[in-house]
Amino acid sequence: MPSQHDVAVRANVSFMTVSRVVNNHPRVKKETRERVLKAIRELGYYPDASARALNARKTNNIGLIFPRKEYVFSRSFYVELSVELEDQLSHRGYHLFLGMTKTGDDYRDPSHLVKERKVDGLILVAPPTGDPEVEHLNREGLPFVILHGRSDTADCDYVDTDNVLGTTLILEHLFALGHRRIGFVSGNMAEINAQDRFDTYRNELKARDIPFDRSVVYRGDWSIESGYDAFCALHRRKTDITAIFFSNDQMALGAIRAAYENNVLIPEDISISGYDDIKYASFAVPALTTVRQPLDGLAAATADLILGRLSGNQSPRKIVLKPELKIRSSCRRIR
Amino acid sequence: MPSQHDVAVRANVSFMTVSRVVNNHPRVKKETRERVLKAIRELGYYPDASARALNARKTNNIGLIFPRKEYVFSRSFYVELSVELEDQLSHRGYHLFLGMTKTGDDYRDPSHLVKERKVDGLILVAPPTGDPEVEHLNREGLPFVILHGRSDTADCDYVDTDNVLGTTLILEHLFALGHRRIGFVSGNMAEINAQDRFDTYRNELKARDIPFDRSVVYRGDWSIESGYDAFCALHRRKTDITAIFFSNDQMALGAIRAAYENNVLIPEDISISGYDDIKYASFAVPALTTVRQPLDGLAAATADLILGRLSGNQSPRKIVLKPELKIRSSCRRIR
DNA sequence: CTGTTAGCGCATTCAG
DNA sequence: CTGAATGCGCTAACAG
Repeated sequence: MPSQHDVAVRANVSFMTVSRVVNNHPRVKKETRERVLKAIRELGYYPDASARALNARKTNNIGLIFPRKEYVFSRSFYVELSVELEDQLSHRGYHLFLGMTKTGDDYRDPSHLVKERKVDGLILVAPPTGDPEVEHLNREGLPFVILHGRSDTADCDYVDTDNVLGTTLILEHLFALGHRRIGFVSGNMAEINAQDRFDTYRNELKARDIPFDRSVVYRGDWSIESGYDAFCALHRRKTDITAIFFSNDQMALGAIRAAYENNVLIPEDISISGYDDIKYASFAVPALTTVRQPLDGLAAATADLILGRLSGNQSPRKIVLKPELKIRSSCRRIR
Repeated sequence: MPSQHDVAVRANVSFMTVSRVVNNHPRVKKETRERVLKAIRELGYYPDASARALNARKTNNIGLIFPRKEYVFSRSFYVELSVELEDQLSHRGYHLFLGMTKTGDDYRDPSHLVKERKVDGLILVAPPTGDPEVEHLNREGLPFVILHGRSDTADCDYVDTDNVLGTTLILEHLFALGHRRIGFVSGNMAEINAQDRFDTYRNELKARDIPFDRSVVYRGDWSIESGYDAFCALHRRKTDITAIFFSNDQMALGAIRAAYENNVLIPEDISISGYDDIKYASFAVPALTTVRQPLDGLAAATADLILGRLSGNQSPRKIVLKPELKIRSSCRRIR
């Protein structure tokens, strides 16, 4: 691989001039520039990212960190989000580094990535509440942004959608359709998003003087399987619920399968709702009534925050976007 | 951020000794090592990846390249594969770099990543046939592996599953159930996997003296939408097909939706099959009969090949794994 | 407008 | 077993 030195020799200039040309420095005679450019082309020269990074103390890489290996499986919402993020960041000259923290003995601390300067900063996707890693990063002043979540202990940048509003939107829709007894299936309660949705559920019941009933609640973990299990469990319990709120689409999809196996019709016998509006939600049978989170907005805001952080912004910024209700056919008016 | 120099001062040794300790060099007196380790801990020292990379001319990063932005959306199979890959590579000390080549004027050439030494090598996921990029990489001798595909022009490493076998497995199953008139929905025909499946379809028909009928074939692009469109189109054409082979699960899922809207029952009125066995396939209603590709095996082989390449292997290796038929309920015996 | 000097943090080579 | 010198490829700061 040719270096600036090789180019310099070929173009009969010093390697410093080459460096200037490469970096579009204005003070280079046009004719010299052309000559250098020609040599660069002929040699197939490319600047060495490591050398640049070493010198500039900046890699132009951002780490995208998922909390568990299985996580990406469970929530295709995050796949769509990652693609959007890659798009945003690449337009601004950054590359995306993929990281998964594993659970158990295989646990990998993402802060290493920035301490070793593999990346300039981190995007933490939905970290568990009270994640020591978050506080660690915050304490050390390392640049990071939480995407889909926040920290109650550390004061840091985060981007999220309004879970209270989203959950309320769904529940109001259900109430408007005449439902009073509504089951609830949570996501992984280690995450604040799951907690928020649950809390909102309780509050909305209370606001309508509907007693909270633990037996119509099921703790899921966002996965299709847990949605399936949730439906089966709630069905076995023979409660009188007429609708179930699932904390994400995947679980609602699992429930559709479970309903089929249990010979219950959706929405004739029971209404169900999802959350996220993943791509597949509108193709399900029945199409899922759900809440859409603004992917583009989330990605753009996240890119903004992390890059702002890297360029020295100190004061934490919190961005909360509005979700939107998508009414389709998995919920119907109660008879 | 402290450097080896800072650690050296604190531990009263030269920075060279620090380097040795960091790299587990055996020839360091135990006592000295402890002292250095202590200083490292106290200072919170971490080796600088850029400096290391510059020196070693090796980044320990691998680029994972997807052909189009929309691609990951369309095939959740690749998400599952990516997670597996990250797992494999991280165990061997490598990090994964995410790259998407865009189409149109926003096209980004992935070879830049290795020329600029951001990564040591590339994993190309399902590149289009005759991709100039592949030949380019091959010509320049840059380390790369094709995952799910191959090159007819360039002689290079690739990992794939046996598309001929996979397609045959499905078709034999369909024939055994009595189907003779079988529709075909292709993936994106720019990709060799899509072509192989189509070719196999034609060959299997020919082997049974069933005439090939263009009107029961639809060109899809792997997406849910195209599966939906495919079903509608084939249905409108009023052919006498009793089964449809979809080149992946996503499209079959779209077809289930389309069938529902057109009041046709699966599998009572028509049998359909998928391909890939994505997570959701077994939860669909009806559960999809499909072909399972060995994710772990693909990921392990890919990791093997690219790392082998990096450590100097010259002769191209081609690995083709066997798929497995998953019989569920979307195909039934013809009356 | 162009070249020289120096140093980013680390590891290889060679001395002691 | 440890240290000193040297260079990886690049750029900022300072000459000329």
